Amino acid sequence: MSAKVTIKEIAKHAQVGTTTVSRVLNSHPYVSAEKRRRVMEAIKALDYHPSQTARHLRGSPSGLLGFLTDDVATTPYAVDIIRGAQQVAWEHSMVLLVADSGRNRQSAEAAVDVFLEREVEGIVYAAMYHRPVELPYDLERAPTVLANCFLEDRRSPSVVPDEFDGGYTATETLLKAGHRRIGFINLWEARVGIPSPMPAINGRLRGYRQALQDYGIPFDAALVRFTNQSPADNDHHTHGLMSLSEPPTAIFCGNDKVAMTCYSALAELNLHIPQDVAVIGFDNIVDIAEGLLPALTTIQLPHYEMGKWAVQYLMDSQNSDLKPLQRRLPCPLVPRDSVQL
Amino acid sequence: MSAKVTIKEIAKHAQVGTTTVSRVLNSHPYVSAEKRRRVMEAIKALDYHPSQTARHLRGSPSGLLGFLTDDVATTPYAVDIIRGAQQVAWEHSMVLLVADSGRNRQSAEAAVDVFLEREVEGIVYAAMYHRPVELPYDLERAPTVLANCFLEDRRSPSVVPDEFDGGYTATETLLKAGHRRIGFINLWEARVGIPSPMPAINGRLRGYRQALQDYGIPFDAALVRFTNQSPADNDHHTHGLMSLSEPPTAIFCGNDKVAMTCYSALAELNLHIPQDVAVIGFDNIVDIAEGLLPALTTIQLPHYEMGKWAVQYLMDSQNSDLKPLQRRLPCPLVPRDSVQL
DNA sequence: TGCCTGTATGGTAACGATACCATATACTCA
DNA sequence: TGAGTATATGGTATCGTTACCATACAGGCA
Repeated sequence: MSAKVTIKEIAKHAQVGTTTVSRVLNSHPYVSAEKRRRVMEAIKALDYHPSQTARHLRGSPSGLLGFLTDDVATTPYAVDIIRGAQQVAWEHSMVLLVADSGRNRQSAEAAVDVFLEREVEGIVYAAMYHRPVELPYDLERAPTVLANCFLEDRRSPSVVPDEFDGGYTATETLLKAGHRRIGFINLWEARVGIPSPMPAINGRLRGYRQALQDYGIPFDAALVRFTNQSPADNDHHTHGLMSLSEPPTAIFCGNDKVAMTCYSALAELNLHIPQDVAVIGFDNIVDIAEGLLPALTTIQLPHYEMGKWAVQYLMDSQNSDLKPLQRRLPCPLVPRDSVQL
Repeated sequence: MSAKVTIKEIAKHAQVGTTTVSRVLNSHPYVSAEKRRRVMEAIKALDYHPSQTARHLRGSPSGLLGFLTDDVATTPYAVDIIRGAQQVAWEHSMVLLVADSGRNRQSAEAAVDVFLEREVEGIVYAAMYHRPVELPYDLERAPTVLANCFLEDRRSPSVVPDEFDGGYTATETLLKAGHRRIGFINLWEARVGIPSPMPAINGRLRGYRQALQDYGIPFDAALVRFTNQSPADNDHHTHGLMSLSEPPTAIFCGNDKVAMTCYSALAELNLHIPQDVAVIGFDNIVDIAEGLLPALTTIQLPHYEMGKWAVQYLMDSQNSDLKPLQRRLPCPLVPRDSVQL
């Protein structure tokens, strides 16, 4: 409410020139201790706050980063990307300007216009689930990093989950626990309009196969199933796996929701987790994983880390001119009680 | 990358004065059609974008809103508050500046300082779960609206879920379905450092009691239980309810996680949902609610709407001087298959 | 004809902070 | 002693935009 206080008033109050005030504010040399004291005092007394706007107009960097999302929330934790981004931005004294592209190219471009009008120093474009995207704006417009998504032509830097690593880790965890027949209920993306194969589906499958190979276990196609993610289908595939002539002793579920259905299907069959069958999930939806009994061992998507990485890259590339980098971040294991070690 | 284009260059290119360019930009009268055309053309040709910074310095409002969160994520969907806020802000051509207060009063104040340095026109302070808070900064500093939280002394406007309404709706849904003995596994907040009773717990209980009363059903304390939210405790209370001499035919669970455990406990007892026992949850954690079989009927917390309301209020109060308003938003029913109508 | 009003146009002073330049004093050293 | 340097200080142009003021011309009307 109070009318804004400017350096002029500080100068008057402290009986110095505006230049001296500015020097104190920016801790430049050549200010006597006495005047510095008077200025500090005036700043306190008048509750002065420097105007970023004026600073920026004069030529300082804006201290702003644009964060654009495509808003399609599948995994609730995908928003951790923004938390990670905010965290690193904060450490670099930058602030995040957020906007939703809202699925519509036009409003996405409008959002970028808004960012540009405020001269953001970079833009993070984040997808809510891992997929290839087309950028809704011209890359030349501002330094851009993609998080949880990528351009088919890899023209710009991006950071995504290492789905292969996740699939490998999940499988290896079961292998290390002694399992030799491991079922895999992978996801099957029925969504329309999604271009080409989902990285999650292929990557995890490749990880699964590689882990088996590394442990000298032959791949058995009968153990791999694809669910459309409906509870009915999840249930169907669990029963399918367990009624094989040689049923698995462990099941790797494409996500925690699948694991949830898997739990009840196994309960129906009177099989106990983890004694009779071990189960491992994916996504670490805490509400699910900790709510299940026994608590679900699962794999975590590095949302927070991707947000951090994206902003960090933006900061680093301001100085040096790095070439567009594609980064895969590991998906760590979150051990709980559904796999017996 | 391109050096920034200013109105001066537009003026030169269009062979007019800067004033005329400004007039075109702000659609002021008194510009000939011919010059207007030339200016428009120059803007296109040089890809000119006006500088918000300069505009703001000159006196226009900043077009910025601060969004401050306390970061304690309990319900993953609480972030919908930010989506709602962003939505309304966008409609008013404003942009959101986001920061995490990070649980620490000092960094929260620093965040507010950052907001103020950029002259935000208002601040939304959002909590990740419904609770009383103490504001980490002086309210005088900027118009503030609290979302999903409130000050004990109601000194500032706030918007929260109507927990009473949610409890009432849940109970009434079961009553309408013909149930007369309704168990309630309410939450019990074990968190340390939380001041006084959680609004969710009391409000929902009051709603439960009111609904019973409105339907002429006497309150039976044996039907109400409190869980510390661990799966074991959830399980314990479900069994407790079902082993009453006169067990309930429906259970109202304090949240979807409780409902999840409830499902398995009922399955163990060989009871079917919704035929033998109806179940209703709270929170609408979609991954859980749609993952359960049958899909869980539950109550939705109005996160998105609270975000919208908060920003809308900020916009409205800029003109008229409303007095601090405490707003409760209803918690709507999300009907699925766990209650038979 | 002379005056008023409506239209059209551009020059220039702000907005708040900073960088550059000019100036001033106090030392140091040859 | 005089020149040179380090320290201290303030005036002012500047960033990009808009508001205000001044100016100019056309037409309408008494």
